[in-house]
Amino acid sequence: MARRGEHSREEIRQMALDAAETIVAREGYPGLSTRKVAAAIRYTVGTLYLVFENLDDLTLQVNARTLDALYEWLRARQDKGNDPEQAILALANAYAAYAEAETPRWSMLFEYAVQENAQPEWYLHKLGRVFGLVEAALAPLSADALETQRIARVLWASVHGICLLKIRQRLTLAGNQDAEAMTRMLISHFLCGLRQGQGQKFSPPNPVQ
Amino acid sequence: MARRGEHSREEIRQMALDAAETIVAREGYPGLSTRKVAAAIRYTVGTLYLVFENLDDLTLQVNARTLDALYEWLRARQDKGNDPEQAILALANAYAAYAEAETPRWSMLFEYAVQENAQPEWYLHKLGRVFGLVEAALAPLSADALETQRIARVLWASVHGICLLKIRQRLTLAGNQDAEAMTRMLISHFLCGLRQGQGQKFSPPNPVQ
DNA sequence: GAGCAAATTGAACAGCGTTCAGTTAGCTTT
DNA sequence: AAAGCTAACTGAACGCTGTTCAATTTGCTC
Repeated sequence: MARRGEHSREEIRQMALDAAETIVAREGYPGLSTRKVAAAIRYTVGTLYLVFENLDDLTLQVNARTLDALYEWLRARQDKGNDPEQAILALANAYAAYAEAETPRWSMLFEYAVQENAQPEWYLHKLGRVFGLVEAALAPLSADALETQRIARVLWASVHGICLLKIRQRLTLAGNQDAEAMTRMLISHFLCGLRQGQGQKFSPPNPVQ
Repeated sequence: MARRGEHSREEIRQMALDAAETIVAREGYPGLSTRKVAAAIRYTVGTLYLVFENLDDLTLQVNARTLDALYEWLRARQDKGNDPEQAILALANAYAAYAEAETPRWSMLFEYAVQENAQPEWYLHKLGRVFGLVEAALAPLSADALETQRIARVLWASVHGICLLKIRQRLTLAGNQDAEAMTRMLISHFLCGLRQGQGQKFSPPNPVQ
């Protein structure tokens, strides 16, 4: 038993988050449990509930850390050149590389949180910060900030979809078709349409059927 | 207790799958449990294990049903016209509509199965059948069948990413930005690049950095 | 040294997946 | 009809889970 007052609440919090990250890295999100975290930091479950609301809360905090790490990872790999396509491609490849390097943490961002409870404001802010990088890279291609945001979301959702496919296939089939080539195809094709269709606005929508 | 011989193994199997679908529709994948399924069909857990290997197996069977339902759903909404872009757009919208209409079932396709165990052959076949619809719609745009397959995967991964974003936002923020417009943007932009870049091949890859 | 309050514990509860010895029910054989 | 057999079915048990909270321990103050 840890001696009383040996660690501050904040210290316990950080220790628990560290331990949770280790467990997730080793066993994935399903392997995360309060008892394991408690044992890892040499406290008991009861103590965890003084520091976190519940396991969902702890999970959210781990995800928040992941978002911070992802943000820094992407920032460190930004292409500062003048070509927007290169910049976006670099960002997409960095994103895919993070998913590859930190698969369990990255997966947990999406495996959790599908509940009906809205994420708190501060969490959405961290998310927005990541999206902001994409918007910044896309900004040179569009004057309208709102349009840039929409485009960024479409493009990033697509990049994310490709990453998902990549990770899934790495787990199931060994036939690892090149995700980087897929991303490159997506972005070059997508930007082609973007450059051509400056006049063609997508808001308000132009119904198809 | 159900009387012995009242239902054949296959009948029990179907009853269990029906019950599981109902539970998932009501409570989502996390709400699915062997005990609930057993109670719903008025048998006990032990019987379930005579019919299914374990809960993972049952889950896979439910997903297989969902894939079949999705395939039929998409087929029923195919655009038989001559314009490939229209056909793909119709398919994408149908996919998004299914995700919307059957969110828990659809989500379960991806929430499960991230394990390291490969999906069985027959399951991958059902998956391939769905992908085949996309490839068929794209076929007029490319002579090379392999290239068509690659393009279909990129495009569909992207459509899926947008669907994910849509469903997530429906669950978190009420600010439901139009997913249909996003899909339309993706497809029209993507196909622009496809039409232009016939000469530009993506295999073998042309490294970027 | 007594008393207090905060920190920490761990047993308890309900639920989970999974197993398997034991019971039951229908059919066959005598 | 009775006995025996076998497949169907049960449900208690095991070890795990998240969560709660009365009870205990600890360091500090008076």
